[in-house]
Amino acid sequence: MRIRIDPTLPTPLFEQLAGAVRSAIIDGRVIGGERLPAARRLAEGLGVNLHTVLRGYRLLRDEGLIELHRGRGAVVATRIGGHAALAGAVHDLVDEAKLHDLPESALLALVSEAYRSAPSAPGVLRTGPTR
Amino acid sequence: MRIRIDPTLPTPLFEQLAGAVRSAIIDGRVIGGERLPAARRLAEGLGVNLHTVLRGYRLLRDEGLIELHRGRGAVVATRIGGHAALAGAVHDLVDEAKLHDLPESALLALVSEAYRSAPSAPGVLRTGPTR
DNA sequence: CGACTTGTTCGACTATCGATAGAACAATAA
DNA sequence: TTATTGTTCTATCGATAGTCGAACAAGTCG
Repeated sequence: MRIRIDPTLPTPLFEQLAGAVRSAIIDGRVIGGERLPAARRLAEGLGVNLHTVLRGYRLLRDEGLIELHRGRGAVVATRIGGHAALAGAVHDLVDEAKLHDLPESALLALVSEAYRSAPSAPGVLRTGPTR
Repeated sequence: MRIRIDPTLPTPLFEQLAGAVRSAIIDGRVIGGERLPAARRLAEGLGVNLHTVLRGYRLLRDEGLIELHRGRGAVVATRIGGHAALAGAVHDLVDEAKLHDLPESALLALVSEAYRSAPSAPGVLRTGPTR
């Protein structure tokens, strides 16, 4: 998995990192159980601080995409499979938005608002960070 | 159009304001050509600063949803019609995300990444703020 | 056990952002 | 003209975000 970080972008480094890994997971390019690079090694390789990498990892953990264990490192969650339907829905939405010439920020705001005012998935115990 | 502002939420006030108006426009609850409240009056009514309201309006203008003119006020853009398909796509995506128990932040990041790495709409001259 | 690896926690610093404020300005409406 | 309305500029203040250094604790492995 190739990870690219650009310090000149307005997007925070830890978010860029998490975004790269997240996409790889959703697209199925990394399988459940696969181990990610150790934070310290990745940090050195990318030229960023240890905490920056760990913050990205922690973000993915809070999203339920990976697991973190001391001494064992970061591992992709096993329950994660290829979310083809999800990836498709994302693609469709982006197409529709660009058709209407709607900017990214507006699209994100719409999704955010819809997410908050929609009922949660049935039969699911919501736990962990709600933010 | 009812607008609610909650200073205790982490979401910035100007974003809350813009979000409320944006949803109303996309959902078709306000029609193209309709005039929005004057910034000074709305600010006083909501108990916020004039600049805060104007920032929200400016955001919507940059998104192409409204028009701003001195002395004339803020008016919903006429080219705006029923974005039923868009609203539907948003709804579908949120459903799919909740089905996979994917948090809001992760969903937004996915959409953002997809938006940036997707080709622009054909035959459309992109202008204005790119951010 | 003992050495090593790896994530965790505490604390701190700096830059940016959000909100407010006041004042003057320019275009439009009545 | 007079009143209205958005625009621009400058400035201040507090809170939040992003990055970083050092010490710590849980786990792995020979």
